[in-house]
Amino acid sequence: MAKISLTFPDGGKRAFSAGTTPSQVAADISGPLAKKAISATVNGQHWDLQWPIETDASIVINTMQSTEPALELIRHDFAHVMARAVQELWADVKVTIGPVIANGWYYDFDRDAPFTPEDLAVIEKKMKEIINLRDPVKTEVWDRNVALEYYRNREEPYKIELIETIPDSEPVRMYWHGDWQDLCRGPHLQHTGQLPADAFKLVSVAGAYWRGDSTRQMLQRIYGVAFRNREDLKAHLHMLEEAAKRDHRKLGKDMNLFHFQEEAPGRVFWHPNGWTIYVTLQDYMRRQQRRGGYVEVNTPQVVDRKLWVASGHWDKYQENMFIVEVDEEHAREKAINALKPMNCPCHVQIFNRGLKSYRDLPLRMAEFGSCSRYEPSGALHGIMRVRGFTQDDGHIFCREDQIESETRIYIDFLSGIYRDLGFESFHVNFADRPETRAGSDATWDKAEKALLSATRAAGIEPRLNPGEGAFYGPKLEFVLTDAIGRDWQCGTHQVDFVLPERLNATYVGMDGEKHRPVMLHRAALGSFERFIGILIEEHAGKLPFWLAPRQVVVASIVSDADGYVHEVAAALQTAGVRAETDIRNEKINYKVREHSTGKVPVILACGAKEVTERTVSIRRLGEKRVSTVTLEQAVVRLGQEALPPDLRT
RNA sequence: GCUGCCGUAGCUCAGAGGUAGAGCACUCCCUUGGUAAGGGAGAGGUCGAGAGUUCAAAUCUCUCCGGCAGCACCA
Repeated sequence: MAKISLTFPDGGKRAFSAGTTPSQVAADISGPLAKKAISATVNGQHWDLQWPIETDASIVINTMQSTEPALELIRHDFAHVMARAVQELWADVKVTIGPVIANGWYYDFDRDAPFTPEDLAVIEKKMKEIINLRDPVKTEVWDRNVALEYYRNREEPYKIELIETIPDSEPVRMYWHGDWQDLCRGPHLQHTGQLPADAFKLVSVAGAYWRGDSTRQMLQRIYGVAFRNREDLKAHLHMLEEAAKRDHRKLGKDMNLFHFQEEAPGRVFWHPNGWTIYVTLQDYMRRQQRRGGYVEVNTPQVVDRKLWVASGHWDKYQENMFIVEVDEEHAREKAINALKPMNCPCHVQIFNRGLKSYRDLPLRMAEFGSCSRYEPSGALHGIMRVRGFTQDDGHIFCREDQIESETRIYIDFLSGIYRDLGFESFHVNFADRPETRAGSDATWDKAEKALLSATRAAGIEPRLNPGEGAFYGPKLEFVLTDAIGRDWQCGTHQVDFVLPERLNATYVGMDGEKHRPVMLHRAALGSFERFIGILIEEHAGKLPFWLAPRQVVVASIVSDADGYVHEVAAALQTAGVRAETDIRNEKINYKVREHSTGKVPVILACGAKEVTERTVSIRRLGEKRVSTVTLEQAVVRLGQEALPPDLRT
């Protein structure tokens, strides 16, 4: 019999017969290990204990202590156990797929009536029973036709479709959890008893399209979360509660920042507090753009369809545009206009006015461009996804050989902004050529190379997002990670060869001939609405002092201090601080509580002592400590803190 | 847009065929209190909109509108 050599993590090598399974290897090492084993890692691949090893390989036997493999197996086996539970409870339910996702798994079922929350409880109970059975897991590779025949007999059309998509080079593998059988790539645990019965929870049920295709059958998806132990599950559920607490929609209400109403779905009514944040951020961005060599422009909200036809957007996005027509009875002439869904074509119109020379390039043009897009109702989400929004939009018209340097300059520009706004780290995705695209391969080669080397020159290694570029050019996506680990794509930087062509933008080159400029589309924040939503959630409403809509409340402790309170507030206002007074007939405890829940960063309390000594007692949000300083000190210090980061000395 | 759930006072929610409820917020009165809720009184509602069933609808049915979760979408 042929021999193979297996290398263990400690470097030791041993000979085994070809076809030995990790299960046998584990048993060979020690009995307890064989019992504890959940899977193996063979040559870096996650391997089922039952799969034979046919060649020389490195091998690691995994147990529940092996974090990554354990989580993957647990979640995957939970998916199977859940599907088994569902089919045992309701025999007519058809199974589809059940992959592992972040924190858990889901399984899609075809069933006439949707699952109810009560059903979830019943399923959970059934799953625990199955776990207690400690049913063995078994696997076999089946002949493709046998598998197809099996599922035809069982009337499982989705499984048949799945088998048909498995490439001929791959085996058709079956798994059993007890008597329950499922088509699956594996690997899996040894028996259902290895699942931690107290570390999972079925969390929600929702509709989902078969194969993610909105033209196909809608299935019922059940989501579950699972961890290695109860503590991890509890920590996860706690994190979800924390995330819900910092939801910008809730804080937007609590802090009186904005509201929505039926008459304008997906459009923000900014209240004074929210608008203060918005304007402060916009002022900051305007200063950055000036410093970055941009000229600021403004273009029309309502633009004739002709321009969108010329730019190509009408063809592709007509259904998502707000069409503006004048009431026919009153219209003198008939024109079909659209609210602008983007600013780029308008910026080209400005570029096209007056003959441009190569000396004018690169031309950096910026606009706080208000756009309207008819987003599907189900896509709307607070101020994060709206139908009316304002981009910190910009377009750089340049020569092809300037793409790289402009990209480099832009990455520095954006890094500084993210740093100022409190996001120390971000990562960059590089989206390269999609299958259907405009422009020659040679041009794409050059553009992709320019983006890549500019990003690397900035000391960033981008993550590849293959084939996800726009049809008109490759792009960089800048992704922030927030305080609780969620990723948000904000900034973008895209090369565009197409629009200058379609809208006939030209410049006169050194040779006296007309040339086509390249356009770089870029935004740092993305949109003010979305970015403010991210800021609110990042800081759980406790915005940095310079961005906080209400910075200081000067509160009286006794009514004899009312006059002094006004004097303090006025001095702060003169120093550029957003200060307000609270001389209501309430106890200081009450005022402190109210302004703390209102996320006001600084409360200055004034009683008889402060009036006499001309001091204030400072209490900062989240701190119990109170310190007393002179009025002059407070004004200087808070005045300095109120300055945006780029204006501080 | 699709599947499911939800819409009652400014906010958070209870009420599930028989005259609309609570807490907080709001107004007034008492209280001048030293760092996260002092006490009392009062006011506040076409129960998302429309239609239907019924002697009677916040409650049951249908249609719209809006929101939430997920899916699909995101120039």
